[in-house]
Amino acid sequence: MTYDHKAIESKWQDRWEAEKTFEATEDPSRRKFYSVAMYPYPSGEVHVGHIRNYTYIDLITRYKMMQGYNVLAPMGWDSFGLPAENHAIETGKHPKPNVEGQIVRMKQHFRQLGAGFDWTRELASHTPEYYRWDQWLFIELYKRGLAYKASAPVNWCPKDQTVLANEQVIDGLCERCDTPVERRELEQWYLRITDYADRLLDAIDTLDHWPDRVRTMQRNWIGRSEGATFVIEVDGGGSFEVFTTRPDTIFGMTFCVLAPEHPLVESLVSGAENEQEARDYIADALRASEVDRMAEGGKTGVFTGSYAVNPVNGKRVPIYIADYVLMSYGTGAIMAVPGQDQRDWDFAKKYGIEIIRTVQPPDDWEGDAYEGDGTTINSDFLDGLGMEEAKKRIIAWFEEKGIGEATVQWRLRDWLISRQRYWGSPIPIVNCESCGLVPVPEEDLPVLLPHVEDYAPKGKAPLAGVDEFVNTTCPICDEPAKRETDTMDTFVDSSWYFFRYADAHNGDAIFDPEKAKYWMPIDQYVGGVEHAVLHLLYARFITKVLYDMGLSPVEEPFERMFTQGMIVKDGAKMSKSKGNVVAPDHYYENFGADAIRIFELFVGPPTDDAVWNDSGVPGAKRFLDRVWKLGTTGHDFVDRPEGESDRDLIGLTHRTIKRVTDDIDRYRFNTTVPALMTLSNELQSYVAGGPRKETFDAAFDALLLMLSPMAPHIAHELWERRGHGSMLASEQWPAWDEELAREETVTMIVQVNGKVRDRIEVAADITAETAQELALASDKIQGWLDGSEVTRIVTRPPKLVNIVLD
RNA sequence: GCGGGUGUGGCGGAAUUGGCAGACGCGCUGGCCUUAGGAGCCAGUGGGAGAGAUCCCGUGGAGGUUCAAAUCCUCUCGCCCGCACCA
Repeated sequence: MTYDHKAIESKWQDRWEAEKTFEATEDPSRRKFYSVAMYPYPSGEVHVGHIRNYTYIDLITRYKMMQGYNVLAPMGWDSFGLPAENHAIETGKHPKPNVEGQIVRMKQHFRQLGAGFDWTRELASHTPEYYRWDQWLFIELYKRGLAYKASAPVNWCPKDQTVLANEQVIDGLCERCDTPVERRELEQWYLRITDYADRLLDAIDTLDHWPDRVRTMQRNWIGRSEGATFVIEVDGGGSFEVFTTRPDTIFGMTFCVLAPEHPLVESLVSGAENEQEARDYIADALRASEVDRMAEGGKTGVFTGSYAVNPVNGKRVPIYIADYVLMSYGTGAIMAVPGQDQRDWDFAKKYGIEIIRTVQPPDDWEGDAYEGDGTTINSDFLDGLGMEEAKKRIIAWFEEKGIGEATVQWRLRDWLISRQRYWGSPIPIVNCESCGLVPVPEEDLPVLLPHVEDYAPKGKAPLAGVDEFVNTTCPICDEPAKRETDTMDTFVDSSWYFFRYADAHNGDAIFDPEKAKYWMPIDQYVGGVEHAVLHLLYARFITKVLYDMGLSPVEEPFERMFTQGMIVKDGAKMSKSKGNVVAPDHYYENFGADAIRIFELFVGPPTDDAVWNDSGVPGAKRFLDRVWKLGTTGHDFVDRPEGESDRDLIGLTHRTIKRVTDDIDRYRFNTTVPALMTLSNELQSYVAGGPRKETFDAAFDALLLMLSPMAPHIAHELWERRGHGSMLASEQWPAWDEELAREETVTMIVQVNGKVRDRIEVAADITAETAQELALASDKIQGWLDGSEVTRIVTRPPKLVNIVLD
């Protein structure tokens, strides 16, 4: 027996639409709940792996609605950017109609899944109504000094023909196409996220409802290190600054190293004995990508011919140029202390440089450099101090001499947002020969992205070839001027879209702060862990900026963050290139959305990756078929007083409500389904043995209420067929009664020396004395005691009695 | 190297947080039923011994704490993820 899932599912999808079940309005008299799934790229087709997080967000949405919250669950489209553009290039269709076609298809798919979203707030980042506010935000950032243009070495992807942010380079490869990234010196636009480094780092401690993994990743990414910066003089003139986290080891400095890009290098090398050798080394280093530099294996460098003077003792030490020192971190120059730093040790060994230990290693130390804490030695006035004390002392000395101070360094770099690609929001800046960089006035926004037929990447911005776009007049002096032709990183669009949902159609402002005040922060955010340091960091940054502008009511946008695992097949993430994609069509056709949803919930812990199993959805359908049968076939009800079987079923029902409620609250969605299966199985045996109508109704209605956020179509249909007047979605989530949930009898286990030897059915409120008496009275237990002396009896009524023999 | 996670039947995974290991489902085995289906029903399904009641072993490995350990502690091995010549 199987129910007609197709008819039922489309019926209820129509009903939810017609009755605006998921449309939300601000209502200060009600508690709000704002639940958001990361808005998707509308490119490529939906597969069973994508369905998982929409099943989760929909479960949460429906559950919270039943708990009486005013729930907002909007949906939109991350429709600008490389994925959409590359997809367009592949298919030979212009990105705009391409993206818009995909949006229609995906929206249809969300309907088919039964996902409850408020479509009145739908937004898409490629529309001028949306990206106008991207541009507005950019100009606000520019006015506050948080957006700037600078020339610097950048990551260049030769395949995608554009620059990339640091966050988009994975192991030296482009995160989108796995092409090794090259280094180029280019003038680019940056957002000054480093100004917010300390606030972004400190607030991580307050994100109690985020996964530890994501918090750790963000902490590492921001990467704060405390140390000191001080000046080192070059013997013969000149000086440079170094940053170190171990100023306490300064007496062990036996050489210094400058990055090949360091500004002092030119003057040191010029006229040096080995000038040609040095110049060759520098040229090689500059050409190599950072990956190549690391791949070298073993450190390389070249002597400059110059010496630095150690400020603490006047000792002359050689200055090297080596590519293991990066210009982009610290000051691009280091004091090298081989005794306490393994990298410096390796270098010193290779070039025959002296090694002085300034920290006493442990007696059993057999390694090279000793990087741990210990007593300071060979260090004059620092001798005998521990590491922390020595650091304080030497920093005080720097300050006294006026050559240095305590400083903090960050790993985080500014966010490079310009892209030499077509499909993005144009950067709203005009270059005027006399006025310089001029923001486009607010009333002239948006700067429309022109329709371009040939948008294939060529290494420079496609918009640069569109004369009528480029040529404009300066908003200040009205003279001819040229527009910026780069577009913005799509991560700019996605760093504030969740504010726009609160006021999606506002034509006069980015959003009304009053509306944001009602909905923000997002109570539940759901998305993939791949955004742990990209989107989630950028969104936190922009939220803090909006907060400082007085627009956001909160400093942190995401109260609870949930990262769902992927669906894998054949040991790999589903992807077209791997050829392991499972399309859901067959499952919708034969088993229905509810069965797919039940399986996706059941498949495993939500945060873990899960393996796709072709038999899983049919298995889930079998469960739903049994529920259907229970709800639609006539039972031989008996008119009789309540008995033991009734009390058992009622007890199980209340325990199930408690369990499922608790599991959902703790995101243990995978264990909610078995709890309902167990209740359904019990109901099945109950109706076979002379059921009472009242008991059945109470248990079955509770089952439907709990099933409704998971398998909403079948639950709604059965609810209606059972004659309830209201729509299930507007019912209250069931409550449990502690009294009824309590079991009357429990199986007490009796152990002898910790091994289970008997099980006795006892009253739940049994006393310790009775439990012991019953245990000792058992024939089985007596057999095990066999005259041995009982040394101790541990009693935990009503669960267990453990009899300990000598 | 640093940081985070994880290891339980043929498979996905449960275990109320120290108290019956393997819930629930998939798969498999046997049986029943049938207008033969991707159906339904019944029984079984960690390994070993036994006709059986039952017994022994068992949560990557080795120790430990405890009346009692998948769970806590120490060491160790494997796998996954993040960061990484970051001074």
